[in-house]
Amino acid sequence: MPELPEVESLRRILARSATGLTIVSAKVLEPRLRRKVSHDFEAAIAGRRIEALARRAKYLILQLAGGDALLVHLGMSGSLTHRPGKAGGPAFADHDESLDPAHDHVEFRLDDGSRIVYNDPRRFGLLKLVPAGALDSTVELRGLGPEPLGKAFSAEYLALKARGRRVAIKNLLMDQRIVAGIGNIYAAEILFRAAVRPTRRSGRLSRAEIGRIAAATPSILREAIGKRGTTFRSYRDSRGQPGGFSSRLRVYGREGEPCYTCSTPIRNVIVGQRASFFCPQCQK
DNA sequence: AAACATTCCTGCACGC
DNA sequence: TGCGTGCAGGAATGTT
Repeated sequence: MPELPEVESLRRILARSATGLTIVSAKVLEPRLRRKVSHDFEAAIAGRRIEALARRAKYLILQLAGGDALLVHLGMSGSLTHRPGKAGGPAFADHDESLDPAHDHVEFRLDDGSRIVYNDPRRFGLLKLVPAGALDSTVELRGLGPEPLGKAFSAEYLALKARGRRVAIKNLLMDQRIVAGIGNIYAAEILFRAAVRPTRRSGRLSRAEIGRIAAATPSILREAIGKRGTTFRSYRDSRGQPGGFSSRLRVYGREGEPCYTCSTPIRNVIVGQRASFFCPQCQK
């Protein structure tokens, strides 16, 4: 569940369920993620209280007592689930249907008997403890563009970044240095709403087209957050619930199916090695 | 069984 | 020639 709306949904859920709880202990079952989880991770995490939940781009940030932050990225296939403790039974009684022991890589036991589990079949994700004050300068977050839901992301900004660029607009939107948090699904949906083909060269777009893209971006993302993100296949949020935005997708994954607006079959072309869905009638 | 929601790295082409 | 930048391509990996 990796793009911005999914991470933001996760942040909101965890903010309600986990803020104020203390991580009694952490257990790393499989350290080989995108980068190896450091060997002192367990000791460094133990005893920390979760003060707040934040997000930057597709990164979830657990603000810990003392100012350090736990940076979490879900990669392609990661999930973070908060599982209640079993009343009356051992906290780790494993009859939970949602349990996936083969890919549960890190477990955090909390002081109310619940636990937060990081699961990631493809192990492209990341868990990293960042010292207080070093968050903005850490390699993962340094160099990220503005948040698409913030004031800094505007038509003027996008026009500035698109000027003279030959890259396809879809690749520009997915470039985390330009704007943070947009991936393949939402780039496709944003461009459909903006009526611009994903293959268009960024520098060739009119001011009106740039304006529509800049307007569609927060609009699509907010709508997806409201639906708790998009669920593909077996993906679930931190309470095990599927996201509700899948049924709202206008083009993503709909190759050959009729456009909801004009009935023209949706097409799929490869742009920058990624599937790119669009309506050839509605998007120019 | 080909496709895949992620990031990161390499190497080529081009311009100054 | 040398350097920086833009861009394409591929790798990492397991599931469906």
